Amino acid sequence: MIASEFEACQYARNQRKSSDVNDKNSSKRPTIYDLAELVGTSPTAVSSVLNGSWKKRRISQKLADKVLKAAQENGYTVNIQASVLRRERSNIVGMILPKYDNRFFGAIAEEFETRARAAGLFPVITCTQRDPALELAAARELLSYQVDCLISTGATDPDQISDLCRAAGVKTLNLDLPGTKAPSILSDNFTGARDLTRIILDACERDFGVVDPLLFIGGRKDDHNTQERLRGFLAAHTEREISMPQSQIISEGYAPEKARQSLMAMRRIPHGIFVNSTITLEGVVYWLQSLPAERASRIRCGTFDFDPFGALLPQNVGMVRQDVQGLLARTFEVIKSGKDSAETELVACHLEMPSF
Amino acid sequence: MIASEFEACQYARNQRKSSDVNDKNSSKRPTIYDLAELVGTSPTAVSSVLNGSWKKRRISQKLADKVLKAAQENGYTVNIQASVLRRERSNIVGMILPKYDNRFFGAIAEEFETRARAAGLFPVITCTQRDPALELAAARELLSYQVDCLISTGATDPDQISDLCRAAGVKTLNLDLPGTKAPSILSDNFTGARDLTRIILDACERDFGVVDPLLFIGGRKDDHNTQERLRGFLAAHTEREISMPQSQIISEGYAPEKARQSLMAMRRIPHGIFVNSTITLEGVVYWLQSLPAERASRIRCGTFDFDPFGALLPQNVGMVRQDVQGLLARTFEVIKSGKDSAETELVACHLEMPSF
DNA sequence: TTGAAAGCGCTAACAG
DNA sequence: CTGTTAGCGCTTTCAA
Repeated sequence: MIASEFEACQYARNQRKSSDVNDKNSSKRPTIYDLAELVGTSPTAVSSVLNGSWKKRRISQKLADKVLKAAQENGYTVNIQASVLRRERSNIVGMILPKYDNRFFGAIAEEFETRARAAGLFPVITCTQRDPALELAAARELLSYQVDCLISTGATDPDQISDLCRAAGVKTLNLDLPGTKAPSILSDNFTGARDLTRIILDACERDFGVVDPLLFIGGRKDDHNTQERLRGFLAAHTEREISMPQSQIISEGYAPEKARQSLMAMRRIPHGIFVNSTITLEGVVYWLQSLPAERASRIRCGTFDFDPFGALLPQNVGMVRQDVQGLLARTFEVIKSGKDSAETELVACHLEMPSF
Repeated sequence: MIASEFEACQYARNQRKSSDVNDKNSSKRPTIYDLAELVGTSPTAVSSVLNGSWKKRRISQKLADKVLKAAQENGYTVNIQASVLRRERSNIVGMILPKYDNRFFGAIAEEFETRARAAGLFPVITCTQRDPALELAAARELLSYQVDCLISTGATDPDQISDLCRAAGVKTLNLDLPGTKAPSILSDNFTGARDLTRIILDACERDFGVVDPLLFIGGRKDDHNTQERLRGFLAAHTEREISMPQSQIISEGYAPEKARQSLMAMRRIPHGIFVNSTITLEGVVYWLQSLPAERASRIRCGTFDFDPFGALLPQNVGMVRQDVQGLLARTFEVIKSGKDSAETELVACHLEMPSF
């Protein structure tokens, strides 16, 4: 572009701008060009003052003040789209998340935002409703927003998302559910479940003198986390040489009503119950209420996942609370380290005992 | 820019691109220029095929197919930043939200995303932790992402955010908490609370034969929604000519422990309790457990807000569930209508009665 | 039915 | 200490 033509562009700009000045209600937002003209300096100077790179450019305090003042007065906000387009990095970090409407994922979302902001990144979360097609579409969409990094939380097929990211040259990481093509960070479901099972077995022996196998209820057998918890559940029985009949393992989904029906249908009521989620616990509580008070008092249960109301149940002997802070601390450490080997890392759970 | 110089630009591009072709692992993502060269057509044609405007341009099916195929094979994703920069609209709709970690706000977040997507918009939610400074900063940040519309949910000072949006020429709307400078949509807290109070009063009269004033617990007196609920609570008493002593209204925040302590400190235990949130309900349940069973059974309570475990409490006679779907349906209708008068619109709540 | 050219607002490289 | 210039990837006239 030759000089005279650049001037022509500037002229066009000025035409637009000066008409805007007359018309305060114009929806046009001021740009660095507008501020530059107002202050009588160049767009570069304005830009560097506004984005903090002006110390490096050793711009005079006086000019900086004038620019800042003009920006303030005119309600200037940077156009990040333009800025991202020009820079190589967006500083956006994306996350896909199955649900918000759930204590565990809700806490993950908050912790993710807090830590992203603390790291100077802009967090964008997309909720994918456990729908594999939506997960993929959302991942693509976040990539088109030029995210620097994408976290798949509880994704149905994390590897497919890892592939998308790899193709786009974007860092990625699996949270809560492991994949084989990116680093994975998840709770130590096995140990948590084993410890919880021990607690329930202890309580049954202490309170009722029985050493029967517990009932495992909730979850889906094809779900990685349920499998791990079941493994811990079985390990705690094996170490005490308690044999486990298949009929004591009910994994027909998380739905409360399903759990209640299964419990109602049992010919022999168990003393100890391992509940695989707080959602399932709702069904268990519903069922407990249908029992005679005396019988209900002769039950002990523990739940994998935490809920404050669940913790207050008289039958409750413990809840496993996943360490959301720990999970996200590790997540951001891995992001920062730039590591991208597909290793799985486990974060220990907390066992919360009743406090009354 | 004169022709020869444009060619020079193209040449530079080609240099870069052809080196990328040799080096498949390059982190450079293909652009419409790359695809255009691959297919042997112009960037314009590629763009219009890819963004669906090609019917209008009457591009041949053959060319379209070639372009689509090339895009597929090269893992092309549009750069939205560039696209938004060029277009006048971003199709991004932003929301600031106090918390995710809460059934009500979690449900709002999900419903918001679902409806935004259905309307062809990209939803971005930012969680502001009930921090006024963060609310403002987040609003500014969303504006810098060129959102077409910004929804302030439960914001401390919605009017300040409305001002920011007005300055940027961006549509805005208050949800859950009203402001005076933008349309506001919120639950009908007054009616919901009045109806719930009636239910609790009825239960106390029916079950215990008493017509004493209820206890109101939870919330903050300076909170708009608490004020409205209190108004409904009082109205239900007034219509039955039950006078209300100040000591029966305890609004010292939502914290469970605070509620428990207040209840412990009461010299006379009430029969009926209006609980102002599920958070407060936790404290009430904790307190109930410290009571002798017989005494606990002689209490009836109702809660404003829904929790499935709360609904299963034997003392529970009703919970008010805010109509999240309704709130967001209206929100998107208002957005679509383009209306921006600062009217407040109320959405009725559901009263959920125990089902056992 | 297609392509050339300009420019959205910003930043980095370079030139003074 | 400050300014000029090019160009990020896209869409939108305008011209053919």
